[in-house]
Amino acid sequence: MPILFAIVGATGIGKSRLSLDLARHYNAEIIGVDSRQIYRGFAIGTAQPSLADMEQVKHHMVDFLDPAKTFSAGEFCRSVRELLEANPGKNYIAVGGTGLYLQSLMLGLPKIPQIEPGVRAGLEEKSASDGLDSLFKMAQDVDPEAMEGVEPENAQRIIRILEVWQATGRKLSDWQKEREGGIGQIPVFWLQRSRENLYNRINGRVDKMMADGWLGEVHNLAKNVPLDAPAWQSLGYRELLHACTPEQVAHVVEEVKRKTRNYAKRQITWLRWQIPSVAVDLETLANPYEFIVGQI
RNA sequence: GGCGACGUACCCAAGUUGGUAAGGGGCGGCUCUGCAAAAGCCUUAUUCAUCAGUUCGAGUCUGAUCGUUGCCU
Repeated sequence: MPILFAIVGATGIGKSRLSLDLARHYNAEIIGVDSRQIYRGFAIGTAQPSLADMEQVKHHMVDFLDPAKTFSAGEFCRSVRELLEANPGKNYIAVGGTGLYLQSLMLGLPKIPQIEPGVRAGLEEKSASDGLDSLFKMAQDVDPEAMEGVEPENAQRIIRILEVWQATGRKLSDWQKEREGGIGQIPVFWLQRSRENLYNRINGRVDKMMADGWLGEVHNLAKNVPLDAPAWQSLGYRELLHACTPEQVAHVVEEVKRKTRNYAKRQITWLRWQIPSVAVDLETLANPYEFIVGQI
């Protein structure tokens, strides 16, 4: 079993420190399960592990991707599987907050072929001209099963359903019945804290990012990375780049704190229902590290 | 002390000629299968500073009280 276990939890909960200790204990390398820390150079604002940390313990799937490239759960799975196959003797620990990536890795993904972007572009055009409502009706005709519970406002999922249908001639719901390539369930430890403490940590961490020179990072990146690159979607980057006055910067900082809190809440909802895990309460547990070691 | 304005949910805020409390944010909950730091959904005032009055009916009218605020002496 090349991946020993996974450490998950909301952003800012304290995954990195703990997982570093665990990696040393098991002589393991870390696989980052985070859809934002992947981009090269987007370090401070996405809370990538520090250079010192990455020197101590080898990290994968962190700080490696061209910021102009898009990434997806599927590519994440493929890359991790390649890594595992190439290094059967090594120990790994998966660490991160992107639940979908971890779930896809364990359970596998439907083998839907890569769809060329033109299909989606066409659908988006149609949505703009005829209205999303017409796509909603189309999708319901084509694949009622996949449309279950999808609200008429949810463009992302409606378009995905139509895109798969148009490009492959098969329904998304059919594809989804055949998941492939999962590595199987591994033990998952879910790090938790009280909501109040978590939010305080998040607020504090954003302040620390600013103190660590996030603003400088943003402006440096802007010199080399095209502004339409996907990496700029990471929370706060674009907003910070466009903030000119100190007042605007302060406003963005508050907004980033809020949005990060909102994000953490969504992560918690996801983890609560989507991934079976062992809860690790960092506030009541005397020694979380020992606890996890004891469970393995 | 005099004159005036205002007082609606945790915050901002609409409320038309009195007819039975918009909207936004936040908080909380949820959905989730290749953009997931995404996308979307639900919830949040039996009550409008307080008390009394007019009225079939008052956040909307009247009076008093309390509070905030502006101008004047």
